[in-house]
Amino acid sequence: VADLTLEDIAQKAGVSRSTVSRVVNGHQNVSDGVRKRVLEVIRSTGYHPNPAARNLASQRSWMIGLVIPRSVSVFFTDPYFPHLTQGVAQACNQHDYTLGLFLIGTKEDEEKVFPRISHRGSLDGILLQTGQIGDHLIDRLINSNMPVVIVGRPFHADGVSYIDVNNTDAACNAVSHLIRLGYQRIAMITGPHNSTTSIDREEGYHRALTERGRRVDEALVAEGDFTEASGYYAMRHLLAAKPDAVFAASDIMALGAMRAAREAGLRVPQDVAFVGFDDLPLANPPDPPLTTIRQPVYQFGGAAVEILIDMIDNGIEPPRRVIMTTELIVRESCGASLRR
Amino acid sequence: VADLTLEDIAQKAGVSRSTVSRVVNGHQNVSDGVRKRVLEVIRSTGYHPNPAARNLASQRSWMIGLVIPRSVSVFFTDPYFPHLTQGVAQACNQHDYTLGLFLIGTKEDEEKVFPRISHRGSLDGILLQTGQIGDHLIDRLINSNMPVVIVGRPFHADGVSYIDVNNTDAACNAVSHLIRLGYQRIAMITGPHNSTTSIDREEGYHRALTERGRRVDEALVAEGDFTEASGYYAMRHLLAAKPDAVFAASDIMALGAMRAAREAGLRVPQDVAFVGFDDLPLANPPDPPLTTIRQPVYQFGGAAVEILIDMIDNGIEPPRRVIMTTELIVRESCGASLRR
DNA sequence: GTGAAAGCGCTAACAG
DNA sequence: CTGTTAGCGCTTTCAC
Repeated sequence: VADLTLEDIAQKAGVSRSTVSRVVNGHQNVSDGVRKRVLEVIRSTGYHPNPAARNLASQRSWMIGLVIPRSVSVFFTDPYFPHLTQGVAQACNQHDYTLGLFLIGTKEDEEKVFPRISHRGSLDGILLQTGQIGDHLIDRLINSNMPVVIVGRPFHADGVSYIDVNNTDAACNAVSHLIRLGYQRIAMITGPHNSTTSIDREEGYHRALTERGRRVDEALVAEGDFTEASGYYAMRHLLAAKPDAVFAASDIMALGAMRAAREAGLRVPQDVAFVGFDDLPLANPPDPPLTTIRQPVYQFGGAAVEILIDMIDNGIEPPRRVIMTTELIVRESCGASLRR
Repeated sequence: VADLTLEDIAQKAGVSRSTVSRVVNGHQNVSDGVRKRVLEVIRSTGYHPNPAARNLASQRSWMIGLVIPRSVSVFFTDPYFPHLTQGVAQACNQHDYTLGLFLIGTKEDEEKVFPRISHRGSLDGILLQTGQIGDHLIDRLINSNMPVVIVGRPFHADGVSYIDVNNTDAACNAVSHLIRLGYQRIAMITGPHNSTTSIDREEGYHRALTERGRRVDEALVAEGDFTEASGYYAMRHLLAAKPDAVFAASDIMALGAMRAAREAGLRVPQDVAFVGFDDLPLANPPDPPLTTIRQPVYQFGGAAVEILIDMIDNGIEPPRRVIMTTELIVRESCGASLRR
């Protein structure tokens, strides 16, 4: 089945290449009769334009890159990435873009991948999941004057478009909820301190406490890295400070922390309450169900793709910021039903 | 920063386009002096060849498509997909291929995506995750004479290359283990009956039982769909038949089943033992740790990519089959430590 | 409305 | 070893 070309279709339809091209691309200026005839030939022959040729001539690749750096182990277990990926994939489909996936685990990966993504001609635009201090991949990409949308607030936000939730408000909300329930020693398990996400959530924790005239006790703050194991160890560490409630910067860490609490003979939520962050469906649902902040990760994907396509179509111009909304989901782990 | 072309480099280096092309593509037949000079110009200018042009001229896209159909909900929660994806991504990186990700949730998605993947020129080859009866996407793809490698045994295996484990042997192994431990009423939670994976594992279950002269009791077999919830409900159903051990066709289903068992007041493994399948790291590790069959999902990715590249380079010819090895991992949930 | 013609930037024979 | 010469299949002015 030798592949057909525009030329072949043109011949069969008795028109010129240009006309077929117009029909294929849905341009105006084609009479209904001709359009119909051409369309029929295309349908009956099963013709599809050659993407490489189209890309070369139009200087567009119709491909969006999703770049996920530094995530080897987390990508495996955190439901965040599959959700984001799925959201992006779905949106790409809808807009007739192809999704290129670039997982960058090591510096070498980055060097290998960079030329392939930094260049217009292979990609029309880039979605970059990040939010790490000193993540100079962002700068490199911005300098390459590719349209780029960051998922998560970048540390240097000047001139870049990004999409995020208001992590500070959301975290503040979560902690305020615990305060309202009457907890006195509210601990926090943060993410890595070089992640903007974690920084913002920690700020929310501080704000909630100070707004109510409370003091932040550093003994009640422990750092994790968004893995279950890190939540577990952070909690073991926190146990000495005897928290009666814990706000974890992610659900997964909250689960690890709950495991540590139980191991220490504490009941959840009677002896220690938990609130997490994310509210993504987990492979095995926790018991008790987790009170948490819901963020629309799947929707991030769609929204990010739309911003990006807009930048691709209309030039980069002023950076866009989209802040999506979060929601406190009250379940058992915070003890709300017991305390009210 | 107007992008440079081969021509520009040729001029600056005082050679012809072809020579630069040869250098870029690492061909022989270039004198060391010239090569060095050209390389230097390329380095100093930061030149990168235009992929679209290269693709058009060479009739290669240097892109591999990973196609995952019918997986909307499972993709979210089952660690299988992130692992596979990561393995494929890593391998693509290594071999200088770009990875295109195509998630197909609905029939409409399929129609939209198909033209983009079935055509040489957008993709050099396809990796298709599947194994469903009547999955006619396989046939369509095979007919499009694209190089295709299936991940998982396809139902009609004639003429297609695929990579899989021996699910039958592995399942037989798992169940034999339970038999050796002395369990009398060994149940199975299967996957959907239209999945080859599940069919094979069920066959292994049957074989293990009949090999030991046991009869298969249909009351001890329940169907799930690889989700936690389905494991839970399957187990609730099985409880009536009072199994003393359960082999689940996936870890996630085993976890759901364990949840149901506990809810019914049964202890694991004292009252009912469990063996799963997969052994992929989970966001929140189960308690007790799961005895399971380990399959090298991450490695599937690498192996599949290598077969595919071989097919791309050397033509499709005879279909390849790669069967990777599995391993029984004995932990607590099967009660081995109690019974021995 | 439609066609002719000039590329898009690169690869790959083919000469020399 | 190197340069010349055709394309790859499509888009897009520019005439008519």
